[in-house]
Amino acid sequence: MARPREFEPEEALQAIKDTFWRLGYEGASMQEIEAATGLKKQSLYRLFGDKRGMYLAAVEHYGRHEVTEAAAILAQPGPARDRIARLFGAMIDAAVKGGDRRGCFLCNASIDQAPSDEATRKLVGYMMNEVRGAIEAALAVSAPYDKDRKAREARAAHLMAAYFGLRVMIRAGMPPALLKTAAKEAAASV
Amino acid sequence: MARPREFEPEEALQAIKDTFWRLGYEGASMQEIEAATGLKKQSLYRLFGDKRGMYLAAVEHYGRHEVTEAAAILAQPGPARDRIARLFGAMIDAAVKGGDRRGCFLCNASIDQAPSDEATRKLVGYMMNEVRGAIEAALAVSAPYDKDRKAREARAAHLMAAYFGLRVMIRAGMPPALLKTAAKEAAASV
DNA sequence: ATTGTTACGGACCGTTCGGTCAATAATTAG
DNA sequence: CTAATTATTGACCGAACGGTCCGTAACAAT
Repeated sequence: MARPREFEPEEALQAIKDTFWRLGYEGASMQEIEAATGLKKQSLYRLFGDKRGMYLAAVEHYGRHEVTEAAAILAQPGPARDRIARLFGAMIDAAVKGGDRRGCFLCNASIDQAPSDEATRKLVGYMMNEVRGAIEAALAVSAPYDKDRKAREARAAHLMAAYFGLRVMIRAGMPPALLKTAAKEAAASV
Repeated sequence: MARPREFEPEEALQAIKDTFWRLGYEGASMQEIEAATGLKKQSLYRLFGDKRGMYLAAVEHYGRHEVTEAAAILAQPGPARDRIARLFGAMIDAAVKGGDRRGCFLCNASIDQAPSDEATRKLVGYMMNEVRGAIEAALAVSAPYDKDRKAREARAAHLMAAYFGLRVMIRAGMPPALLKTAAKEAAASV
């Protein structure tokens, strides 16, 4: 029983996520966030408490959407190598064809907030493990990974590193040819 | 003919680099830099112009020292696989035994400054290529990479991604076991 | 229609930011 | 010794920061 809000919290959160993703925690001023969401500070503060609350909510949103989407790609049918190739291929396409050079929000958060903020570190750690699990599951559909747990875990850890590294290189502005080469080699090594 | 400075610019720059490395560009306030160097603002501004000048000088310093050191590890005698293993091993040791969770300054700079600052982007791009070149050179000492340029370049690009990714994971606070597994697998795949 | 509650909008707050100024100290060239 | 030059220091600056307050508007319950 009160005045209803005039915006959709989910849309606002999406805009907040995009802003932090592009600019980082400190780089995203409240002014930017107001502009991105079309909302006034007060509405944002009432909904999220403070700036850090917005950031953590943004990271969670990333987990619910982007991470989930990556896991979905890995869960599509086909042998392990194809699944990994699709994951890396989608990433490269988004960067090269789509011009998306934002990188991986988890990596960005790891670098600019994880060292100083425990909540971020925990959240990011949890989500990175989700990625790892999804990669392991994709590997597990093909030999020799289906029967060799050690090999599967090791390969997944390695691929996870290559995946994150590539996304850093994407944000760094590395040339498409190099990105494609690295992605192909990652998939071919499975 | 004038009053001589009372500090060593190289030492100051090292302290500045460490500060930016730990805290990032925006996270490192001038106050923090003053404390780290033991110098007053004015001395720093006279030497570097402005904060961005300090940052770029810090990135260059990283190139002259840390990147060069990594290249030196890769240039030590032995077959390609051993060279790569030493590179990854040194990184993991520093993180796990040495407690150095700062990650790779090039990666950090890629994420927090490269997208918005062209000078940083160019500098980081140049240095990342140095890393790539050093990895290629290390691969080139062993078969099949010695005679297969394509394979060498592809493998180097992939290993570079894995290397950077691992350093992001180090900064993210991932557990030592996972880091070690990923590093071993990276070296074993050569 | 009145009351209680929540949302909105914008003025406002203290703090911290990067950066500058001006006074003083230390040196060298002549 | 004097003049010229540079280094050091701490006070100082306007702007932007994250965050809050408060008057007004819009709803639900009674």
